[in-house]
Amino acid sequence: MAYKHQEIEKKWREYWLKSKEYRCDTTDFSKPKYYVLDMFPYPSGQGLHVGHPEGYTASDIIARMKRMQGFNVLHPIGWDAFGLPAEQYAMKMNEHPESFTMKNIDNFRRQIQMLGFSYDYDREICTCKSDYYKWTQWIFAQMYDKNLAYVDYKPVNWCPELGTVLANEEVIDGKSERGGYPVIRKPLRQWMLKITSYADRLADDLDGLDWPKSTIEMQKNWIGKSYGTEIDFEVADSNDKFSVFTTRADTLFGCTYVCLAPEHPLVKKIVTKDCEKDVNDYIEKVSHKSDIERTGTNQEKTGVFIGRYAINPINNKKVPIFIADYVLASYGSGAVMAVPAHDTRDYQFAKKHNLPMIQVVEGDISNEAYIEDGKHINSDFINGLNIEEGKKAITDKLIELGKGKRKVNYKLRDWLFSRQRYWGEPIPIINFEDGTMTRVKDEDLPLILPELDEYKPSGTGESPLVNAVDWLNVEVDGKKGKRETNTMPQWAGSCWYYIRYIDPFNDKAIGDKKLLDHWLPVDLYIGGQEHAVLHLLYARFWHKFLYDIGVVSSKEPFKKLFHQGMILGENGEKMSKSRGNVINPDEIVEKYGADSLRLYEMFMGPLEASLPWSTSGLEGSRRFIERVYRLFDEEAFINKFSDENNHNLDYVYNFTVKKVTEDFTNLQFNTAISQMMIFINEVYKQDKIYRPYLENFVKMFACICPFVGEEIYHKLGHNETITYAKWPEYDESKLVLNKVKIAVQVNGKLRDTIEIDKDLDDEKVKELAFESQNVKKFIVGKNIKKVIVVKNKIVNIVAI
RNA sequence: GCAGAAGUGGUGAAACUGGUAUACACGCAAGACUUAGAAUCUUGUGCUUCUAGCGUGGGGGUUCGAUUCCCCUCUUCUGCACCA
Repeated sequence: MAYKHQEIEKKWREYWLKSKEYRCDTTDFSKPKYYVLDMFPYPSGQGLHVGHPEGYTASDIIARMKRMQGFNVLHPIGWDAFGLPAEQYAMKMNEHPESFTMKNIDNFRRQIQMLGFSYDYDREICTCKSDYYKWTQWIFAQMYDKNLAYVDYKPVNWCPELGTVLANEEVIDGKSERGGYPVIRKPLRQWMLKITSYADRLADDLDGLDWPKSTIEMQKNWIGKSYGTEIDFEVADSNDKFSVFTTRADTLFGCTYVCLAPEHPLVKKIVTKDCEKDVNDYIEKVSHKSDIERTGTNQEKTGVFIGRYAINPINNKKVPIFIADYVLASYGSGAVMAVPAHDTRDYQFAKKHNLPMIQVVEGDISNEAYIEDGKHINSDFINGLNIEEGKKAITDKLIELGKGKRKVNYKLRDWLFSRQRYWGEPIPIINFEDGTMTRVKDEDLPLILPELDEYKPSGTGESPLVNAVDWLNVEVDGKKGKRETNTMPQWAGSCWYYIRYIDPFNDKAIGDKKLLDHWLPVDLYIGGQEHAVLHLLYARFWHKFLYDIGVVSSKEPFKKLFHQGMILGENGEKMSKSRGNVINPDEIVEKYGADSLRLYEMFMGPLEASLPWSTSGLEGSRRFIERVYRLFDEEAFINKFSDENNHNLDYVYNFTVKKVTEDFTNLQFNTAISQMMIFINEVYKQDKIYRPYLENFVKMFACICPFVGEEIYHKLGHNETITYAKWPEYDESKLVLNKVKIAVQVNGKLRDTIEIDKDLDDEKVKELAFESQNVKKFIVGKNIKKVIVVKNKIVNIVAI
């Protein structure tokens, strides 16, 4: 009977769900734990695309292997269900975002179950359900209590199209991360989370993580920790002073002007009458510039003199004060000391405004600023020192003078946490009429998101929740107030969902402390790189906060992280509807089977690589499944099965077990699969096949292709499922061969291969090598200068 | 510009700490089976001017020996981007 994937997959899918095969008892501490997690999906209207199963299959293989290796495996799934797209779609279709989201979730669940992932479906969580977001709100309330959540009125990233503000992390090149709509600066009342309080821990703790280098690098860049010096400058003929931040204190003798951000509070105070108009015009002009105009690379360096001078504390020289928009108000102290000779931006500005330049490090400054290391000149007591020595000497001197100190600065800003949208967790805050506020009490959580007739954002910067009048007006202890109408951003729910899986029905706490301590951190986390700074940074921040308040005992949430690559269209371009190269997993499963899809996606290439889809490649994978299946399905093969080992397969079997175990562990599925293919190719050549070898092969194979694996396992006479079968072990002694083939080279070029006894004496190997006819041909008439023998590998004859 | 990753057959890709480059698969070709096709099986398949030479983006270096290590350079992807 041929391989009928639809029949087989239907049968086992239903069986596994009914028997709750993959349920995990998190209270069972008798076995070692393994927590393998996928980034939970946002249940969009389109359903799964073929990219989803790539990461999910990888984690599923690991979960299945770990179960067979005797671990108690927690492998959960859930839904990141709040968010803009559902709200936008619902608005368009005049549907409630919740009903739309629930429909999508049902579809996602169907597809995920179709693909045979071994999730514990009893632990499913959904961020938009009140029993979940109760705790999201609780965490926020805890942050509020600890002064880590506060209201701010600064200009924020406002996206008119989306009708909401966005976090810095959500703005890319002046456009919204979702949708790509323009973003402008607009002052609005906003909730902020003080992620900057955690900046140094977020930066430093990255070093202990088993994460992709690039992601660690991206987070480090985003946090942007830099060590430098804060230097005080006095404004000449006044009592005013300001400080600048620099990482190049060594160049202080080369400072020829200073520059304040146009928004710097001192500017309006100290500007002279003569310059006032120019300065005000400039500030006005800058305020109309969009972020992209202002921060775009290689913008012309504009700015104006404000008529005043500052005193360089190291030599008491007077230098002019400018304002320029290349100085950012939001970084450091919003002021810089300008050293045109050794800073690219200052160089451009100085050239444009004909400002003097003082070279203080040896090097060529004729065409551009010299920023490399070198000996200092024109710098009094640090002449002759290099950059590092100079920095130290100058900073020490400034400290001695009381004019400066060492300072660490971060690029990271506080997290803008409120959104003026409906479909999110309500922020559990009550604003009283007297201007004070309080947070909703623990016993009143969850604060339920009210039903509305109209979900549209008002466009004024207010959330649609202002329309929920009954919900909005409250009285607490006789004080009248209104509820906060802003909601939390999409990222809130995903900041801690991995914790909730451990104890999802606990209504007393986020989770039982004993269970959380046992199961955290997540051992392996697989998901796309698009979350390298957003979700993964936010989640680390919340985790550290939960650590501080004693909820969790691990400092980091995700021990090992892996990013699966993207699956591109058959033409090598990104899959998209407009390009018409989208592959629909439903169709693939229908036609080729879930096992074929899983196997193919794992065999395509390295998990982290972005690779083009190939339908003939998929067909090849299906062919391999058929080839395996046939062994257990056709009489001719089954008759070859033997319970007596003729040892023909000893080497290839043991090598396969070793390689597959190692490669699975390292998430190198493509090479594991090729080794399985080699094994099956060998099996096909045999007259007798040792049955236990096949049986163990099936266990490994079933991790990738669980449906057909289970089917075969039962054909082999087992009544229990393969899920908890014992993972095969290999016999190291069988991997040692008596004979080895070694290469014989002359002058580094391959001339022959000879078979020798393993570990044969070097002298004997040499003799054998010289006997080779082909070798003789190439050394005749030459002097043998040297013969190199690498045991069991190679002989190289150097002949001139 | 800065940071990270990567360039290997017609295609996706292998190659452990420097030791037979192209495993495994796709594709292609020939053959077997078949009335024929499909499927399956077998064999072959880096390139060339083919007893040999050349080949891992390009150029140099170290070495008996380099896809692997070092220097220079080009290209692609990804992220950040006036962060002082």
